[in-house]
Amino acid sequence: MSSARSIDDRTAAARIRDSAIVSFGQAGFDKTTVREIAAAAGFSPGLILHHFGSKAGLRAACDEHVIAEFARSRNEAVDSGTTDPFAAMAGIEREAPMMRYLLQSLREGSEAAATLFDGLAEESARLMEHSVEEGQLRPSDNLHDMAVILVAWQFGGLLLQEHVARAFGAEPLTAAPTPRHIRAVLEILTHGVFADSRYEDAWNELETSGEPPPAAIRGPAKWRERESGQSAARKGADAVKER
Amino acid sequence: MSSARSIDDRTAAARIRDSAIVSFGQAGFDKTTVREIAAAAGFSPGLILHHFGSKAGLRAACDEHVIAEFARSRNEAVDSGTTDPFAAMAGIEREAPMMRYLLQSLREGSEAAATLFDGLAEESARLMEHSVEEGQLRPSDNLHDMAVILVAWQFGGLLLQEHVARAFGAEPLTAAPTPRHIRAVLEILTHGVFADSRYEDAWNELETSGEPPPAAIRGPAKWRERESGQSAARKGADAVKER
DNA sequence: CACGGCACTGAACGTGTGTTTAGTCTATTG
DNA sequence: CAATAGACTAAACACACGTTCAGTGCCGTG
Repeated sequence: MSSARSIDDRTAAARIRDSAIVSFGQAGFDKTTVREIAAAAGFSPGLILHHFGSKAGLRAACDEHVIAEFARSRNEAVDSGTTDPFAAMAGIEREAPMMRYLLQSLREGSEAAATLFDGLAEESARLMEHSVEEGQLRPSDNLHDMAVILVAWQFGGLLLQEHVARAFGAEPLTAAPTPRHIRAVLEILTHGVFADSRYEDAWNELETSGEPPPAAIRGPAKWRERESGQSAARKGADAVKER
Repeated sequence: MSSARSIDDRTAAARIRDSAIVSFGQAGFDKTTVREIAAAAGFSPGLILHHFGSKAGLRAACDEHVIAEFARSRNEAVDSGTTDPFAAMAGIEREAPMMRYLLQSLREGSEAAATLFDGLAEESARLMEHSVEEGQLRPSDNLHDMAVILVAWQFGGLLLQEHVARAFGAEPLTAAPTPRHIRAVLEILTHGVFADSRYEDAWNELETSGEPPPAAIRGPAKWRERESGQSAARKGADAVKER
């Protein structure tokens, strides 16, 4: 209720909320107990319920705060002339609990995560349009869709950070991508992975041929048009005649 | 569904295990109760403990079974001449609980997930090498690293499927990617997103200049070399001193 | 000063959960 | 046929968790 922004913000409620963001971000909502949060904040468990009504209420407060903070940070970056919201996000990314909190939310499928995802996708799309005009990105008809995919991939990669880091021989705790990681991403985003546009062409042909593609390609296609160009080719071709 | 050791496999323990795979895959390990699994399998909760010792033991059994089943499926595909393991995986993907189970494991960070991830990355790398020889994929020095990234992106996209589907206006329950999804992925993997190779070049220069890059690029770079070509430019270029 | 509201605490309550235990039923074996 | 082992169940146990409750001290207000 009494959630003033700056000076008033160090109230017990605020400290509880901040502790909760840290704990939720580390262990997730379910595995974090009210008692843990209370202890970390230096209060009794009862006070949490007194201020937030329930554990779910506390989460709602955390969601609201984190989302607002993110929006503020991004707006601030835009206003200050830095037209790159990712830089702003990156600024917090380092060790800030908010990033962990949002990643956990994304992992657990909370409402805040959906809000964040949609907002970021939208923003990425706008940013990409701008970058196209400046000649830094390839023009495309599907810029918005590509932004969605790229945001999903990016967050997905962060969610699986542990495994990626292991594959690249980095310590699991490190948040920073390794040079090998960066190089691989750069290469994919610069040149793609396919040798030519045969798969894209095949797909276009499929689409323009009037045949509704989802039935033929459905789930499996998701796997096939991926790095296994081989099967993508075979599938795209076979799908026309067979079935 | 039916298995190699078909007759012996329909024991109560096996049915419990299968029910557990379904339940764990839908709701996750923590939110699934032993009683639910028992009820779904048609037995009493006590029997689960009798056979598997504990809920964790049941999970271990599920992990082992799913991983073995995946390996079997992949080997079978290889032996039968289909050199594409993703096709095999795709075959199960549709509605099979195993895929959900593994995705949940990946989400929760179980050991089985790590095994699966590493195995798939390895296999993807081999497959990509083969595809390069056949002229379907671009040659590259970083094929293995790229495979890791692509596998991570793919799984990450599946983990965030809900949000991606929402962005593409599909029902959340559908596992199949929409045509818009496929098209966007194809475009990225065919052409990349950057207009030219300036970012890649900048990065290469950075690396060959002897300067250890991690300090300069660290966490934030993860965001910057991504779709926001703009900031990637600014970052990579400023370091080398560009406009 | 008396008083009422407020932040806050400590202990208890109720519930859901994994697990244990005692026991029944079935079937295989000597 | 008797006995033993294992599959299986019903009930209870133990514990952790979110939540409730009855207070206690503190501060501003009449």
